[in-house]
Amino acid sequence: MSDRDSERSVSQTVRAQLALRDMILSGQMRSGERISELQAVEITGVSRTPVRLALVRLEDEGLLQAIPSGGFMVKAFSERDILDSIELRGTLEGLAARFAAERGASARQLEPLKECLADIDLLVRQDPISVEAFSAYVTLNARFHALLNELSGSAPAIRQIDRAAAMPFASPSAFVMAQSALPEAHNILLIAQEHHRIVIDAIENREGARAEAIMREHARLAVRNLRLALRHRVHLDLLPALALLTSAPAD
Amino acid sequence: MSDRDSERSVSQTVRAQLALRDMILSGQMRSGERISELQAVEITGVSRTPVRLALVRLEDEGLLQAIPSGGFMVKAFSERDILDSIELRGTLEGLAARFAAERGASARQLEPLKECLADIDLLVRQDPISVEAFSAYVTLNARFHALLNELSGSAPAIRQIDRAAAMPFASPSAFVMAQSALPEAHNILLIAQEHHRIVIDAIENREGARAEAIMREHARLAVRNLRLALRHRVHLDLLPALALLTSAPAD
DNA sequence: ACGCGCAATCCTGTATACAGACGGAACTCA
DNA sequence: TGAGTTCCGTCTGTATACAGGATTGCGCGT
Repeated sequence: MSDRDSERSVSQTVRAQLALRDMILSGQMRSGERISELQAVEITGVSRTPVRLALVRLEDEGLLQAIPSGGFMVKAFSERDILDSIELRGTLEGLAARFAAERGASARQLEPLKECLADIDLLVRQDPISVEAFSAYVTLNARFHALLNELSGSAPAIRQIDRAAAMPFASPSAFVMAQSALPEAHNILLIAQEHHRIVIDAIENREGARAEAIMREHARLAVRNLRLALRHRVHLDLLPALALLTSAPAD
Repeated sequence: MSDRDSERSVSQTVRAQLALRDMILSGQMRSGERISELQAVEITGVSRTPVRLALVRLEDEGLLQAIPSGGFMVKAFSERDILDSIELRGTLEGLAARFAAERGASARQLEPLKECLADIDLLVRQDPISVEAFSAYVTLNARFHALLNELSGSAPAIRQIDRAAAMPFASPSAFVMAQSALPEAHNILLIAQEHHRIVIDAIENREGARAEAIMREHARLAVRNLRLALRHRVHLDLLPALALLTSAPAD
């Protein structure tokens, strides 16, 4: 076994899982393609046992599909599947926000969320938003959503949200980098940030229905982004996972 | 597939998974208890490899929790966790019902659902409902919910619903057998059936919001049932999975 | 008597060997 | 020439062997 320390700290199973997931999401495997264990062994450099574990986990994650006769294949997604996954995430995040609002959040609990909001404000106020700013936005946006979900105080809800966000393109930040090449980019980020502001306000005032509704609408920004990205398919290299789509999407 | 054939035809992994799940849900393992692989090997009679696969699947299912230092333990659930899981299922089933309503369901698609509804009607019209009728209700109710979810036409939604329903007590029929010993049993079944009727009506008329709202409320019947079951804890043998609750719930 | 350390034992994670099954290709017969 | 059958190769599912590490219990020292 190699002595590279950084790779040594995590288990072989996790390493294989990460490698295979990257490979799938970066579009290096065609959807529907059978993924043989020996092939995965060659790719990841670990033995069959952890590879098999990783494959099982990726199946549960939703990226692979079990073949009845045995083994796994890369799952194919229709455009409908992706839109539904986004709606699912929005619905679940809406539930989490409603939980947070109904159960009440103390000022101390809201503080990190407000800090995060302010940090994002600094980014979106730039007029031509730099590529680095987009990249920073991805990080802060993920942090904002994570904090918000935690505010629900519901481990089962967080679990289901993470699960939903693991689907291709269903994550809150899935399209941000693709946006960076679109003229509408700035507006979309401004609107998204307005949603962030509203959900905090709603939670603060214990307006459960409002918090839920705005998070649903917030997720639907991703639908708009997906449509935009499909229309300007020149930016396909920014969304390599588009290769997982079954049919060529209509314009 | 029949159960007896499956014991021979189904893989060792699935067999181990079923055996362990039964063991956990029947309360034969205390929550928090470490579940050793060798122990699981003795229980299931299969080798360590399929046992490990089964443990990983059960972790993804939410019944087990990975221990940082390695291995798995039986997950502990708070009463809040269970209530949240029920709300999650209701929210997701509501989404599925809304999808069905918004996207439209043909008369042919609705037919099996209406048949199922009629079959349940025959059961709940009996005045003292027999224990066999309760048992039949469980089957038909599961069928009704499965048909309803399929009507959404959304594989991702069905996936998430199944996941949510796998949590202890979150399944649509989790409390039915416990109800059979309660005086309120008949009323609850009548109300549940009324919900079933309404959701079909809403879908037929493409009333998405109504379909969603009624399914959310429908799930909340389970909350009421849980509270009732906890109050009359004499029927604890009908709900063996109560052993998975962390603290003794307050009356 | 109590705390710390060491050692032994068990356990997990990983690798590999083996058997059964599925699929594909080639050959034979009509 | 086409279809069916048989054989071979490959792959999955399962079992087991091995090594590193964690935990527990005991003994020793303070």
